Amino acid sequence: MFFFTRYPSSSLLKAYFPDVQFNRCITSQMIKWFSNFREFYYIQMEKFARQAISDGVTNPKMLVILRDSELFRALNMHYNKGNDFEVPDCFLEIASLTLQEFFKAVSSGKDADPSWKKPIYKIISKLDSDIPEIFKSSSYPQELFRN
DNA sequence: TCCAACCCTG
DNA sequence: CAGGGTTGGA
Repeated sequence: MFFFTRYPSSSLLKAYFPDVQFNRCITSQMIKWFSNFREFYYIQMEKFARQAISDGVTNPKMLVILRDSELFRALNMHYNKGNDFEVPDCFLEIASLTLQEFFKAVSSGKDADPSWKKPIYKIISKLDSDIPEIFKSSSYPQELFRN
């Protein structure tokens, strides 16, 4: 689900998990999961962006995440260990864009500002996609999340 | 006062 | 991921 939505609202979560008996705890826990997911995501992005810079990359446009990318493997390993489903192209596009944003920010020295990541978070938070209905029709039970 | 989001840690 | 602490907005 994270491949489609990075910032799901509690109402969206409830809509996609009709079999879950939501209460304050369960809801905040799911919200917390996505918060953790985002942290991992952004940490990887920053890591690879800095690596690209040290590797001498100068054009952000060169930073496109493909299915055979190192970064893709890291992300897929984290969110889709068992390759339970195919990662959507929309995610690759947003991930690439995120990487480019980090690249531009770091290479222009904006990372000196304590809150330099905020602008990036704001951009990415507006790029959530709709989640396919299939996920709602219990085709994928609890595979959306795993422990 | 509540809570999503963030930061830091284990 | 889970915990615990902080924060800004409703």
